[in-house]
Amino acid sequence: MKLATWNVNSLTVRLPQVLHWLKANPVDVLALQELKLTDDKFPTQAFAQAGYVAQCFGQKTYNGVAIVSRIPVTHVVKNILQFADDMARVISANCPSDGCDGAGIRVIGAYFPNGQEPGSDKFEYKMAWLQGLRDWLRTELKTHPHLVLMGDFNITFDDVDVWDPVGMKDQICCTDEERYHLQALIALGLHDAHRMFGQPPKSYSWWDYRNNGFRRHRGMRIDHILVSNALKHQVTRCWIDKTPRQNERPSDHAPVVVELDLLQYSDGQMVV
DNA sequence: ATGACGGAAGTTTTCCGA
Repeated sequence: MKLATWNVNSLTVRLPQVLHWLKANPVDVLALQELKLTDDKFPTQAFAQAGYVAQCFGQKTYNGVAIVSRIPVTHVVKNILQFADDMARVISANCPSDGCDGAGIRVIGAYFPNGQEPGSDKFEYKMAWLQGLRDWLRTELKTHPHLVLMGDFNITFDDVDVWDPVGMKDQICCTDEERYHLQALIALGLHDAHRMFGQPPKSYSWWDYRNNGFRRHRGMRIDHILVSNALKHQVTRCWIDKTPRQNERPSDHAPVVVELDLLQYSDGQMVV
């Protein structure tokens, strides 16, 4: 089973690229962020022709997330329970790995707040949102031990994830406060799939449009796929696909992909 | 250089992203 996450920075603009990418990379589940469209504008038909169904949690102009899958998902939840938020940032669903009934995995696709600048109102919102996410995830992990949290986290784990850690020190996505919250998510029993494997140097998932950031390898790794304890030993591969960043009119983010071997046993239980 | 590049709203300029 393959799952991927991609911040597309406007699905309206990027739809042809997403469909092209899915054809070359027929993943089972794709979490999309920054759709920048309302549910009624979601291109359901185009995805259906590509063999995918979608659950959309859209919003006008900003944010907006979706889960696109080959097999329909169930038990869809939008945003963080018990955290009041007027922005469309999170969508969760049960994703079967095949057509069988029963066990699958819980997938959460998320677009974390940017935060703009430490000390700003938006940064305070980001901190409150991260706390709300963690409180909710603690119980979600008990209900759904086989869980994947993926999306645009807008947080780097450490300086390896940053092209210029000196210049970016204490800047947004790189502050100790944000990284503390990210580690607190890890402490709930999640694992960064990317770091389970040897990765190329300068493995980034986002590059600034300005100053030829991509061509000069000036980026950050802020898009992540975290897997729960019960799925840890099923992760067989994880990679960042930089090829769409070389398209004309690309998103500033690249897709991140994870491969799970779900025909294995985990903690004595069949995962499927 | 409170900038650049790109998207959205919507009309000429501003907000936002990271």
